[in-house]
Amino acid sequence: MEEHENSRCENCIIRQINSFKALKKEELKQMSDHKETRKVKKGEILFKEGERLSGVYCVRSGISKLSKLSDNGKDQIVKLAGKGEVLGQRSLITSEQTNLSATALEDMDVCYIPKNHIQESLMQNPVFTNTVLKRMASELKTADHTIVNMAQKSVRQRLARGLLYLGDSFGTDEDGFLYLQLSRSNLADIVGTATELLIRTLTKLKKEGAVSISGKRIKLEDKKLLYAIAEGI
Amino acid sequence: MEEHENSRCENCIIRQINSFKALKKEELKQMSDHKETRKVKKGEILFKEGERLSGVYCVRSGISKLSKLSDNGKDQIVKLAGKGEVLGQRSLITSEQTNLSATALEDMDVCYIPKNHIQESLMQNPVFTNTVLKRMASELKTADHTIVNMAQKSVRQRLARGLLYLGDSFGTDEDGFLYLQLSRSNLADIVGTATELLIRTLTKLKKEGAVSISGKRIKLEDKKLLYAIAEGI
DNA sequence: CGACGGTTTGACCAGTCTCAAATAAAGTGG
DNA sequence: CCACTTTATTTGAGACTGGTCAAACCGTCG
Repeated sequence: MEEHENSRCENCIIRQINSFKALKKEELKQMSDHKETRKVKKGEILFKEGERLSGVYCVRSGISKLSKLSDNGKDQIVKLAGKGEVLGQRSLITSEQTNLSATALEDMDVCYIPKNHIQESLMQNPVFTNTVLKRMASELKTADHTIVNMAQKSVRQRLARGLLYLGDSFGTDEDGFLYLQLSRSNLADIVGTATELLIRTLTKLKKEGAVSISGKRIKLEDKKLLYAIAEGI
Repeated sequence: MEEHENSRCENCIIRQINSFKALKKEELKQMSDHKETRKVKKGEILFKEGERLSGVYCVRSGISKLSKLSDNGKDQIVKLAGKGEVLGQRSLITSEQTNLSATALEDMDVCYIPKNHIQESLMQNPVFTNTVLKRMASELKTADHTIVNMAQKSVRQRLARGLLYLGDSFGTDEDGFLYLQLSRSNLADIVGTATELLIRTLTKLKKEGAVSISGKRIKLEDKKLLYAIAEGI
């Protein structure tokens, strides 16, 4: 029985945009033979903080949030991961439990890749290891940046930055609305505040003409203004 | 003229506690021949955010803060680096400017290692690369944790955690006082708050018997209590 | 229709920031 | 070593931001 082109890692377009592009043909072949494709529905959990993973997830389509529960019971979204991102890689590298939970914000297609393939390539393919290292170093940089934002900036500033980030990372639909439609509470969990305050702050931005809102959908009307707000008027 | 044992990387004890332990004898020899030892006085800056480094610093003694300036003009300390830490590695890996500034909090002895040695080893010694990768992954985990703390916890909670961190990382002197004596404003920059509020919060902790204070020196009197406070009473 | 979950609004309180001024400590030059 | 300058710490008061609770609202789905 013939496999479809798409289902082979060697032919997967996703590979072009993540560290897997550094893998050799032989490694990809191995990987492809043992991977499992999986569909994840919006709201489903890929893994929970504290779990031990036996592999990683490569996102083919859809968007997932990576979040961590604080002692006070609130979720903080640390990162959004879309097409091409590899989930679970960090904890695999340190052989620890995951420190974040991954939840689908949209229906997703992912590939599950058993960890031994990744680990072998890490040991034997220096180019791959270097690519992963670069990626990790780059994530660390943005994490440091986020720390400063969280510690030093107001909710208003963080919201402005968050909206710009959503626009840059996931784009807009034909009408200019943010492609990714987050619930208010998810948006609050990105900004790191309570839902109520998020709503009030968003409303202010609307009154000032920085954004417009239609139901769940948000449009960035004045990016310059948002940038100015984010940097602290 | 004979070199002292200590001045050779091959014999350096520091190496045992960082990624350089994964280097081969030959690499260490090369590195040692080209390194420069340097003394840095308290308050001096090793490098500033935005600079391009042509090497990394390996800390032999003393403690440095890694901080980032926010748009509002305030410094946020992202990390403290003591004996064995390698500064500037992240930006070297991504070939970018540094995203943090490094400032000595005490007199320091550091070794400056030109970047080409590190880069060569990253390309040619997979064990070394893997060690660096593990370290970076582990830093990313703590960074994620810090993000959540900054976003979700009160100044009181963050201070409690910060004090415990100082105790764990740098220990105490014979009287039980924190070894690292930070200025109030440095402490505030770790916690991510204004100096005034930091002082008030610290005073409260003292009244509650969690810490005692003598001048600049701080003693953790009741760690259990501090833990409880950090997790959110 | 009624129940449900997510959204919005109001009111209120607690937490945090800022400015200014008083005090203490640390340097500096004679 | 002292007198003086500068820097760090502490305290107070007031304004502002952000968090919480409760209730109203709305759209969806069974």
